[in-house]
Amino acid sequence: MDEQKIYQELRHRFGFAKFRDGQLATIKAIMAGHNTLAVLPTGGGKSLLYQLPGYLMAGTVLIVSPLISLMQDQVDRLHRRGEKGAVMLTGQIYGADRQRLLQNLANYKFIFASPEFLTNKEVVAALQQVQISLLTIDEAHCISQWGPDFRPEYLMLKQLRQFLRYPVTLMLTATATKAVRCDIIKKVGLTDDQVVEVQRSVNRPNIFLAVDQCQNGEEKRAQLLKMINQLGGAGIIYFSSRRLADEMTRWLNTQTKIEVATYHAGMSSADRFRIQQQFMSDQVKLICATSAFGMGIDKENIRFVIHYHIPDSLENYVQEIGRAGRDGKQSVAVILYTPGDEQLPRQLLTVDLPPADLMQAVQRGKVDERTLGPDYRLFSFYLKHHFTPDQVKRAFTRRKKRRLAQLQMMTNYVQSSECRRDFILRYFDEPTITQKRCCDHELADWLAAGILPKQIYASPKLSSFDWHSRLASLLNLVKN
DNA sequence: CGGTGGGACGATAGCGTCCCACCGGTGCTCTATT
Repeated sequence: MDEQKIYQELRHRFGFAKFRDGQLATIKAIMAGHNTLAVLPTGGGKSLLYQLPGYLMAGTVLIVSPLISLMQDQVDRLHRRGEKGAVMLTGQIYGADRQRLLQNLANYKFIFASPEFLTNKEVVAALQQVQISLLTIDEAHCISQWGPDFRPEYLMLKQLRQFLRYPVTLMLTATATKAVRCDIIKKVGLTDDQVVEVQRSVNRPNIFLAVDQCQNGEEKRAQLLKMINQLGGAGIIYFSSRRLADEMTRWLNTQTKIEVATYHAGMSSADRFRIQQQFMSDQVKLICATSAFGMGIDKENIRFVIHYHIPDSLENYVQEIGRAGRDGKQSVAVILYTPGDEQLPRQLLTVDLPPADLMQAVQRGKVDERTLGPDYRLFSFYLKHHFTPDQVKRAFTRRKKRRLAQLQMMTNYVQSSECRRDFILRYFDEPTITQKRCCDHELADWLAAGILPKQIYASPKLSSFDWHSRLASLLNLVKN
């Protein structure tokens, strides 16, 4: 494909003169007919990667997306740009409407759907009548992260590709280790030599990394309060429990003048939508959230992400802090850590297997699926897809081991005395770097570089370094 | 692991205390009934 033609499309259709890092390489690979795995840092204009080739190719782009809200957002954006050929297929469309839509799929340029919806036979039959020029898997790390024990339909994408006669496939994510990249490729039914990988560093130089050791919950609260008062600007605080997210929202609203709101999956989708809108428009400055908050949050000026609890892996951590500083300005990622904090995520990642006799009954089709709880339905899925109870048991033992190892890495990160950035880069198989304003272990470098004000440099309290206030000063300096 | 809610108990009517079991996070679709 002529590079001229790609640039022409970029100018005319999208109004840009230049590509961002990694975009051109990805688009050229797709246009050359290669399956492509693009690991590009957050906020890098990922929708362009399937939209532009979509316009250059005859046929339809099918985009697999994990959340209805993400699909809605993408479709709205396309509509606003005047693209009428964008539609989403979800379980919210019933009966006659669904029939009409499925019969007219070929008229659409961009079709968005969840992996669950794409296991429906009627839907697949309708899609088989459409020329799919490009299959795009957005947030492709979900295959590896959610597929095995949360949303198993992610594991059926391999079969979907087969049903659609192996369309060129684009897998998009912001964060993936070598192991996760391999896992994604394998679960989509490809091999490494069938995929072109375009990868840019996960490093976000403008995000300062720190861990704050706290003795107990009380100290944590105090530090949190101090920190958000000093940092200012918009921020996210992550918790591992809904209850605590609610509680801290209430507490912070009494302790500060900052507008604080909660976000977690226990809230109605209307409330979640409203809170997200208010955050985007700066009516709410601070969100106390569980891991439900984040995907699709494209807010430029998030100044800090604080973790009140550690996440269960460095992958998730990097995803979550990556929401800060999209505008390129100096931002902060801090973990408040009390030894023993890793126990909560440890407990959360155990999945209870159903008793052997129940599994066998399910396998023989003697149990009504609806009577099984949501947890047991997962196993029912596996058994229906010709796994024996024994295989399921082994698979989940392996899975647990792997997740425990990931959590151990996360724990090592907070306890480590080496450069935080280097730690992350090494985890993602990237060469380590030296940079200024890096992490809490390298404050001396900031001082040497003369970035911090003299009175702080001369402070007699330097040994018991209160980096919070110094950081606040630094951020002011950077702003000016 | 750590916090919490419910139930039992004691001793005497309105409530405190203790113990133990249990729970904790992420989302889609379909279906039947009101």
